[in-house]
Amino acid sequence: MNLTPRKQPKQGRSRATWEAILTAAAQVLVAEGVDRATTNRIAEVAGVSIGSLYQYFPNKAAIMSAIIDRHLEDMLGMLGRATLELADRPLAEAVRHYVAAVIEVHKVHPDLHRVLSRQLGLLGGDDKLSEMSHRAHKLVRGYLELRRSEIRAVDIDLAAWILVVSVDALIHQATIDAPERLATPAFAGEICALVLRYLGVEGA
Amino acid sequence: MNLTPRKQPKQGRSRATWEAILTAAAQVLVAEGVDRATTNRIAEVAGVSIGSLYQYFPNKAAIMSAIIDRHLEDMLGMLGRATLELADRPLAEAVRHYVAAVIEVHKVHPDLHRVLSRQLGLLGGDDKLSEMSHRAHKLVRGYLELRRSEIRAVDIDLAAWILVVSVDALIHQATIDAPERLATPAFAGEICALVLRYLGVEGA
DNA sequence: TAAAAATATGAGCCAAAGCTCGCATTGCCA
DNA sequence: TGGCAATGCGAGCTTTGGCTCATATTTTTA
Repeated sequence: MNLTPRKQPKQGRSRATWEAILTAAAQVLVAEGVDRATTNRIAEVAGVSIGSLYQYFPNKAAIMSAIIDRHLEDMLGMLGRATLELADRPLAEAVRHYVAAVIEVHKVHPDLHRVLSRQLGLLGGDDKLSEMSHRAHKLVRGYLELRRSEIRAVDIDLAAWILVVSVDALIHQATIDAPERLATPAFAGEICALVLRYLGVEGA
Repeated sequence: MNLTPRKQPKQGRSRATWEAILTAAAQVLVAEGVDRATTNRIAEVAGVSIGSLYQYFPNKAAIMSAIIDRHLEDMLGMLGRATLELADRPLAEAVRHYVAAVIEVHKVHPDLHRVLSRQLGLLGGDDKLSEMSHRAHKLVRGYLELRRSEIRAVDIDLAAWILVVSVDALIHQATIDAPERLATPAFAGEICALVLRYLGVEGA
């Protein structure tokens, strides 16, 4: 199925329409649930006719795909920026920064994130998510290899995988069923402890 | 919406029909995906008429609910049995057993598990899953409290939550995108290391 | 300013899927 | 063996929601 947008907006007005559709789609998804997120409802909330909607997106899946893309790109962009200069920093500090970055990333649109993560399969975002976690895995593995001498001897690839999955799962899960925890320093602290102790870093 | 089965089977034959429907539903879900899992298709695969299907389930959601219930009960039952006598064992051994149990649990119907976990929202199994993880949390917290003297000083409730979420996420994720890892002793070993080192247990 | 291009509209088409209902068949019991 | 209850059947009703298309409006261009 074709998921690419149907036309590139040439005038400002159509660009606005395009934005309105995506915004409305995300809003309906969050506020009314996947079931209510029909193309007609999205068009209505966007203040746009159903015909216009289909001038920009070839089908409903393309809308969902665009939302997922944008959301994941947002997250990955933030994470990438936050971890750019990590290589130079000492381990404990790098871990703190990484954990903080993942927490920040989950604070952007937590409600949209919750809906999307529960419905990724339905909305066809599985492969995108797995590609994203793959990128994170490579990032962390690269870093651990640089610091190999400072951590206990382990299978670096496996260790990186374990850390990426754990950290993301903990923060993701907290976002979903205990958002108030996200803000507490104890929470971030314990995740750092989990990581540093696993790696065998002293004084964690 | 009513999700309870419509009638209790009185004769052996109807019991078989009921089983056939649930089995077929799980099979279609796994082999053909959620989209193809229509009530008509399920009835067809079950070798049963659509009319019969609706004699046992008031609606499609009830079928999905029954599958989720059965699957989660299976998992929770296994986990419960496997962790019954954990309290007496030393920490390192208890952790090994717990991790092994969670791995075993994920080996039962990994394919069904994958589909269900990706579609829980759609199929209405969110609350059931969260109740299950809540039970696991209580289980682990109770155990940690018994062993409080042997672990480093931490917020026991938070620690239990972190461990339950991490261990489950790691094994769950491995089930989904690296099933071959599940069998390796190194995998289980590293998860145990993660847990024991976090708790500050010596010699892990 | 007039034609052409871009954009917007929304009634309604159509396929898909959940589900019903009247009838057929099978099994149980006196 | 006759009759009643339980179970099984499947054509098709109904709703829903994705999507089209003929037409209208706005903007650009020459």
